[in-house]
Amino acid sequence: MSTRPAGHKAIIEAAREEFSEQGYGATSIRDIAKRAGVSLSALYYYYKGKQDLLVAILEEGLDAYFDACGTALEAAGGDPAEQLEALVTATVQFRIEHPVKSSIVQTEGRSLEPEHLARYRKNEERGTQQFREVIERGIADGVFLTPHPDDARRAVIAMCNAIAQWYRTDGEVTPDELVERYVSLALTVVEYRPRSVRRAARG
Amino acid sequence: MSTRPAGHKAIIEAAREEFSEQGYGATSIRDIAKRAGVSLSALYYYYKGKQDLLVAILEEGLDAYFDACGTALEAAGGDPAEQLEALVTATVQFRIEHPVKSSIVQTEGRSLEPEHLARYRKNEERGTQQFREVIERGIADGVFLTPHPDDARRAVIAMCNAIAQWYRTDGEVTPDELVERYVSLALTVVEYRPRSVRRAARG
DNA sequence: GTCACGGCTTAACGTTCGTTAGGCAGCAAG
DNA sequence: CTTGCTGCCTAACGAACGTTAAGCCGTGAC
Repeated sequence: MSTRPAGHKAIIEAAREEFSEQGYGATSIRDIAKRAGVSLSALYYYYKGKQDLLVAILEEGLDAYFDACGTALEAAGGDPAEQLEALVTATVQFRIEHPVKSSIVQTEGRSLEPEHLARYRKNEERGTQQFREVIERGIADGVFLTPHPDDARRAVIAMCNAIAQWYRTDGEVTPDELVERYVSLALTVVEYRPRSVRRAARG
Repeated sequence: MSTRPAGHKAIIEAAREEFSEQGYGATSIRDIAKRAGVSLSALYYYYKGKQDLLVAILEEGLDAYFDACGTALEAAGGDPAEQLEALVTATVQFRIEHPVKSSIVQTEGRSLEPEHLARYRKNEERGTQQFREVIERGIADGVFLTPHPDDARRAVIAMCNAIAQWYRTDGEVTPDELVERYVSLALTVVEYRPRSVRRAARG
């Protein structure tokens, strides 16, 4: 229980990659087993079945992301702009570092059977809720001027999430640069105007 | 040939909806046939097989979107801001009016077999190219001030595309309102500063 | 009247699917 | 030395899959 057997990790990672590349429905457990280098019934030693494996992967994916967000939020100050910066930074970094986890969480929720779907969607909602609260507080504080907080929130989340689909580590832009750009973009989208500058002629 | 038989349309629409809801891999042609109200082999009268049906749906989806973009661009003036407005308007409207087509085009490209995939990805690229050209020209003209046109482009496209996944016609916001908000958001993202206002103290 | 053709149908094909039954090697404890 | 558990394995099950073969039923042409 302390140290996980090698086969277990191989199975989850193989499943993640197959689900991510082909989708849950198009992936057979034989594909997964072959990729993991085990027999197809090794899978049933760790999970009740294919669906159970998907549930575990989705749950872990969401948890890992929320952990990253939580850590970032704690490290940030109470200022809404700083908190939005923390959330965007955590999200961009997570999409860069875990594109496979990210893409599964983003696309394979629909593959859940009804009994798991409701709970998952509710859990997923915590992600948007984090952004919603920060943006609302920024508006209440008068530092975010956007007249449409819901659209701004969806725009910020959508642009961050999309990173998982196009970013390649061998590209030109470094993760740190990308984080900086997206933080800047997000603050632009919510129309951030710092208090200290608001009295000056131009922002 | 002039007027299509009812069965054909029923089959494409049923396939679109099934592919959109469950994904290509998880959809059986028996599901499609049942939804269309025909037998499963009626499908083979119009298409060579399941993959051929997907190809037709994806191709039509892209074409319909590009047609909408082309029409909008022609109606717009030569000003980059007007052209970006036209592209965003066309995209938002298309995502609202055709969420099923949109979601398939966005997610089921990966279900294409290698022989069709390359051509499709190339065709898909025309969409981003349209935005790229308009934004680059706005920068050249000095009216879009964003220092990172690629990130701005991806942000605009991502936020528009996401609409297909959350917008419901029975919601509070009307399509026209949404178009207006997203045009405004897009111009914010590219940091649009009209010439006539640039000389004034504030934007 | 029959002929051809478009628009389907039912029935079956071999394959692959998710899942299960049962067994076997290694190791640690008694 | 055996007992029991962990971590797999091979073999097989029935169900569902994509695809095909063969045929039927209208309608319009001759």
